Amino acid sequence: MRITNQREIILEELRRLKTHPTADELYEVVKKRLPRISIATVYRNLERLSEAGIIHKLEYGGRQKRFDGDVRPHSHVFCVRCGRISDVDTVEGLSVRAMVLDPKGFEIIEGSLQFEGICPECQKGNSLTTN
Amino acid sequence: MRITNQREIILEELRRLKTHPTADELYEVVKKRLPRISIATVYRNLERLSEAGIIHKLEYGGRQKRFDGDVRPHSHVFCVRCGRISDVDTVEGLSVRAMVLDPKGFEIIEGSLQFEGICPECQKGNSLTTN
DNA sequence: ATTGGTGCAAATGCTTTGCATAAAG
DNA sequence: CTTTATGCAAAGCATTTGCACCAAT
Repeated sequence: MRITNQREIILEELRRLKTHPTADELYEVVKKRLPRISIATVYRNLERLSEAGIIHKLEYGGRQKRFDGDVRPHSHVFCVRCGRISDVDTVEGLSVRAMVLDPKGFEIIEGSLQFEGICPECQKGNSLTTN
Repeated sequence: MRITNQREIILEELRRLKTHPTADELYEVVKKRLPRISIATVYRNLERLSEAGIIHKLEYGGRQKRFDGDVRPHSHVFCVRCGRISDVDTVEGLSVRAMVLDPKGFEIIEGSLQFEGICPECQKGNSLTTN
């Protein structure tokens, strides 16, 4: 994978943000450093980087995909009002995979815990401002 | 919520299918009984029924949402190749919610286990036929 | 009679793609 | 020099919406 300026900066900004941004949120941030970058480049790089396992693609909520520069195993909470995603700390050492009794013929790759909830902002009634 | 013919049949067919169909898959099935039904009606009803908690909207990976007529708590595996979803049996009595150490200010509504894997069909190399 | 639901077509919004040009190795 | 990536605009696809008509209560 060729190291381009765009690719480097996209990765750098994604790793810096702890907000699990959507492609267009990241595009807005990256544009400050590379004003002529295209949203297509952002999408293509996010795809490429997640295929390579360098970042993670988060596909909760059925709406916009979100991306995470932190690939260490950890759980997320998804806000059902605004779609925001946050990391959650959970009890350590749990082997989620070991909890499967019958995989119904599937070859299990991985298991994770996920949570749904209402984020601090939306609890304050700010959901519309960030939706 | 008014009981219309369309609504009844959509619910009936969703409950009958154990495949966690997408809106358009369900549309195809329902159309056999109601040839003049619109895809918009299917979408609107699936939305209404899931808001009411009568069915579940599954928003795992991939583009299309899937729906589940079985609202009892259970876990799913998601096929990373074709998007198929299957139920998985897991160890009983686990309180996923209790595993949260720090909810980061979120009001947690629910937690679940989810798995990713490769379904029996895709293991046989049939992924393209069902993607 | 009133309210909510439906069918149709058009619109929306996120994401992907074709293509000519530019940059990396 | 060859290959891969970029920018732009257009296309794609799932989903939603406006509106006139219809059906359930």
